[in-house]
Amino acid sequence: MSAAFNQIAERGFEGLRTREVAAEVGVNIATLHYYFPTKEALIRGVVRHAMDRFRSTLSSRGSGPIELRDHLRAVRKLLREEPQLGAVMGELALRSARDESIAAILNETYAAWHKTMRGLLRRGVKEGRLRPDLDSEGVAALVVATLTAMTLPTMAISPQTDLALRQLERWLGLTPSPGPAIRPQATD
Amino acid sequence: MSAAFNQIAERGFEGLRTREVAAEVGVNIATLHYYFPTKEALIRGVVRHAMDRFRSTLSSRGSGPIELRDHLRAVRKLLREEPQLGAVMGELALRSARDESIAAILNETYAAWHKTMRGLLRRGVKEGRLRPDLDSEGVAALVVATLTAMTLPTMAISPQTDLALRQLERWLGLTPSPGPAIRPQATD
Amino acid sequence: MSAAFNQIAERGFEGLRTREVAAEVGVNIATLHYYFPTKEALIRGVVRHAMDRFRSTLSSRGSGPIELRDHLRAVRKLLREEPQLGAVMGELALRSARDESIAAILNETYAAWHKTMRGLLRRGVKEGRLRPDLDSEGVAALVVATLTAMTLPTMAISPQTDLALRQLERWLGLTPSPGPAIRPQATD
Amino acid sequence: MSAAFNQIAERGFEGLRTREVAAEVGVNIATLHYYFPTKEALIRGVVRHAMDRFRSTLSSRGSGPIELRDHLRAVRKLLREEPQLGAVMGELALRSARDESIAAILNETYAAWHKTMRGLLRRGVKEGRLRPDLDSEGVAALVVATLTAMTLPTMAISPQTDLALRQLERWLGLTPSPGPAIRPQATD
DNA sequence: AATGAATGAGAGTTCATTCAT
DNA sequence: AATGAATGAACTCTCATTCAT
Repeated sequence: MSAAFNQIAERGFEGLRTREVAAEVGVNIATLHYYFPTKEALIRGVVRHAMDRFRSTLSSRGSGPIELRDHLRAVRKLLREEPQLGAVMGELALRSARDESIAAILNETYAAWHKTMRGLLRRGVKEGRLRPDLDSEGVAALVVATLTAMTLPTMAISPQTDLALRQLERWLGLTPSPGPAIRPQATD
Repeated sequence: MSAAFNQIAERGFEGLRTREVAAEVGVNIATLHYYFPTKEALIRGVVRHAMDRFRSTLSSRGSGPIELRDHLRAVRKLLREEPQLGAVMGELALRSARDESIAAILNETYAAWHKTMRGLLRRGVKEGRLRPDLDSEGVAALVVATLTAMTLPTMAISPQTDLALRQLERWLGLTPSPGPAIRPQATD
Repeated sequence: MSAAFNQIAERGFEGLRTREVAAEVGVNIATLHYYFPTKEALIRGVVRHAMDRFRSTLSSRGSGPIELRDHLRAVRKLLREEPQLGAVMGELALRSARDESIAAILNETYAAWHKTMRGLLRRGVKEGRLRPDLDSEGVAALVVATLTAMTLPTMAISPQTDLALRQLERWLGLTPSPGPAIRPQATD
Repeated sequence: MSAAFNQIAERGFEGLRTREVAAEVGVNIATLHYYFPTKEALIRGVVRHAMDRFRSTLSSRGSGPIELRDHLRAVRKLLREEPQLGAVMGELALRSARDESIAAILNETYAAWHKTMRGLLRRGVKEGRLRPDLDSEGVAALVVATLTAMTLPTMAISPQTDLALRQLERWLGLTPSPGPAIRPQATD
């Protein structure tokens, strides 16, 4: 499964070859088919694998707005250091248009992400570290969308990606530096 | 080229079959090869086709901040009404990781987009319709990233996508409704 | 026809492409088909072309044994300087196994060659320049066979080919140098 | 390999079709590709096969000049009874002009043949069964050339081929009939 | 649980030939 | 007399899958 994951990350679904996967693991193709009767089954396995890996990063454990900033940075870091995960997420996103089961899983994942995000934002508001009039629903959607874009190879590498994230942080009033968290936004 | 475009939109690069393309146009495969000696050549043609179609939408012709809002909405509308374009853009984004020539074209397109965006923002600031301290560079990056995310099927359909866009408009002070353009942001 | 001849010499029948032939001449394929309705027709043209070129070399015009030696050397020279002719002859020889019309023409050519050869030998014997007991029939066959072998690329280049020819000359008593025509063989 | 050999013998390289080969063996084309990943690989296999078959005939094991005569006849017999071998050798000879690897193998084979021949001749001279002044180098070259010519279909069938061989034997003093081995040559 | 061998369905590509002009 | 465009048939090669062991 992990080998298939790597293959997809490297060559896309388009270039996924069961033989290659088997070879990478060092077993015969027939053996691979013994465990994954069909290529589809293997792919489903990969999807689970990828989702687990992705979600585990999303489950933050800090508290409050600092945690929110950390979350943004953690995702950014993850995608930068492990571009494979982003690549596979991108592949899945595209494939979801043709494969309902993937679409379902992906939507679920995004919904969970959105919810986590919204929770973080609400807590930030409640604890007074974020502007009280912040629409946690809308902001969560924007953040998720921005982070999702980074999944794509073109964006992942682009230097402007960091600018976009920084802007998000600024608007949220998360900029680390001087002054209270909210001020920067006020004069922005 | 247009037929190939549709095929890619529908089935992805993974499912692009020259025979299907030829059939859709109603010609023999050999005829297709007469015009596009190789599948690669056909793909390059599709890329050009897609880019032309995409860029033509990005070149706004209004003026000032209203134009900016229009731009956001135009892109949103385009991607909603013509999901094929988004799908192909997504496919290209993924493929760009493995195909330098596509990566080059895509980067160029994104750079142009970013520049257009930044221009719109600067004009808005200069004409006083946007906050003077707005970092046009960062905001442009954020907007492009957000719109790019909508390219992906999952996002394209999601209802939260609109929330994200609305939030962007709110932060930019573009919300149509009551009050001056800048106010909403202040009380947001 | 000449272009096709060159193509066959260069790439063999296996690599003969009507498009290439047309391209070499600088006309459209359709034009080629206008003159040679089918590839077979073109090939038949090439066969004629090759045979004419080959026979013209075989028709000796000297007299007696000196002429015989000259003939051997002329053929050797021809095949060395124009390997294309040899190559095509070889291709035809092979194809003759599958193409009766080529077989017929080739056999005719070889028969003519054999006859010419035999005539030269007989004259040489009659004029006392060749051993009286020489079997012109057998020797002619041997000479033709030897020369034919040179048609093949491997042989054409090989340095041993010249040794073979020299040996023939020696046995025939044709060695240029001093002494009567017959002696060399005796002391060989 | 043997099936491919037959196909080449029958239809030439020009007519070698992997599907036909597979069909002749009674397996699927994919199975053929399992053993010979590419057509080129199959051809290389055929070359080896043909060479083995050819060389095994050339390695004589008798002794002296009788063996020489036997060798000539053995080759003649082989080519007459198994025209396929000759046909393939001819095809290889032609292809060698375009395929260095084949050229190398073929040259090697011919060199070995020449060497064998020369050895036979020298032994014959040493044992007094061949004229002492015989140029084993040149004669070997001539014999190989003559036998090579027989490889070609046209020659293989021609009745004159036997005349050529007989003439060779006569000049060598190998004619079976009456008198000492050398005499015939003396009065020839 | 594992494998070498085999396979069917199809992929992209090639090529001699034809057709309309 | 000449051509661009079109085509059918065929070719090599690929790949997920299956089978016998």
